Amino acid sequence: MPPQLLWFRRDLRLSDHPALLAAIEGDGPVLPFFVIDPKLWDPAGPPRQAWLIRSLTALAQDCDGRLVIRYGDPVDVVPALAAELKADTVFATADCGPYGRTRDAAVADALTQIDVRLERIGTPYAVGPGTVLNGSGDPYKVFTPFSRAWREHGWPAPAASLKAVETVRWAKADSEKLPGEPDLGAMQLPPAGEAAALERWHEFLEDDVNDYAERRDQPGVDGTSGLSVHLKYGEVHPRTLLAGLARKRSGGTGVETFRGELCWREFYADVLWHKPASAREYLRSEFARMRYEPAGDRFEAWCQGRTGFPIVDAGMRQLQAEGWIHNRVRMIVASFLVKDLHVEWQHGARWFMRWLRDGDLASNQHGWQWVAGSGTDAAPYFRVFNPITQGLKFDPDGVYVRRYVAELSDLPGAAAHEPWKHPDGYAGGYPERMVDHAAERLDALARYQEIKK
DNA sequence: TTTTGAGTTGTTCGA
DNA sequence: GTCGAACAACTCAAA
Repeated sequence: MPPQLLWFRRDLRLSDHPALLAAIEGDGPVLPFFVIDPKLWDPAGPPRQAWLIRSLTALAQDCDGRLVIRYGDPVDVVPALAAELKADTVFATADCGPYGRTRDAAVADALTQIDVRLERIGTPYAVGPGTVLNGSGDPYKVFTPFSRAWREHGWPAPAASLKAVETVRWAKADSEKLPGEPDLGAMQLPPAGEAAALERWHEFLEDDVNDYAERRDQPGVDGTSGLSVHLKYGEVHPRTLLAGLARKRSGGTGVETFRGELCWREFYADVLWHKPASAREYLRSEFARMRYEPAGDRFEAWCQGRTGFPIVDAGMRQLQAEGWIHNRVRMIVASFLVKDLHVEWQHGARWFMRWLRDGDLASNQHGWQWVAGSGTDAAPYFRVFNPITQGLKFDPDGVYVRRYVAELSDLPGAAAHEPWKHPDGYAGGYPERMVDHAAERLDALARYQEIKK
């Protein structure tokens, strides 16, 4: 009996997995496989490469060691594997990103040549991108109306428990070895894989969601869910999370706030679905006409956390230390690059994608476009983050800054945000501010004026 | 078709 | 220190 092929991509779990359930329904055993595709592997930085290896290692164990690894262009590799095993169907969760859609169309074509079907079942989202439309049948371009329609549309219950699929008969085939882990230096990553994702989720749902609304915006506090990276690799599906939230009786505003964050993830995936080019180009095309500065030495100083603005430098150093930045600080550092240094958002977005372990194309690119003012719900032109007041407001005791900027570790309390006001502010060798924020803010506003119609 | 209300996350200035 | 107003004009969603 030939096996049913199950092609894992960004759905590295066994529970709540409709494509897996569909594969089980066939008569044969299930052969799980993953293709290391150089087009995705090469541009990923060390954190994402390491995470993928660890997550695949965990998945392989959950598949009784039968996960098959192959290398190369899926257009060649997948048909070759299907032919090798005489399979007639390849099951997969649909990929909604620009590259994935194009790749899957090409793979489906190649499979058709040898009489094999590619069955795309389910998506990485509670509501598939392209599903929520406004009264005119067009996609939403503003978050709030989208979120109302998204909630009204609703989503299915989780597909099946892990327990229900423990009886899967896994097929066997030759596998190549996983790549070696890249050098992470001192970087520590949280545990990867489905079991770790579910453990983190249950802990968050039990304890942390109650204070989520108040604590999520303070970078010095451990108040976020930490689930973004698990969602990125599909170690847990948002359906599972939404069902858990719905069962929570006394979650207060935290439940609602967290549901809103999941909705943002779906909204940006929807925007990217309708406008794949927005992964690279300005969603509002007039922004391409704005005056920008080349990404030279100043961009390099931003990347390495040497701008002289404490919370900006703390964020950029956290990125390389942990492969992650707190969401509030992502906005602050992004605003600084675009509006104080006048560098195009794409440069920052690329650096983020290289170093973020949770780097998700839709959320990352559209978060950047939002800050730049060129995206959906564009920030009003006058909304320029002040890195100093943001630091004082959201990290009032300077805990976050001192944690990541060693040169400021001896400054007490809020003084860490304003070393220029402290007699020993530069005793640790911290760099001077590279720009005058007030002047750059006015410059940014002037540049916006120039592209107005 | 026209109209109306609303739009994640801010900052600064002056009273 | 605290507070409210001003900061423009535009696009979008829905009635």
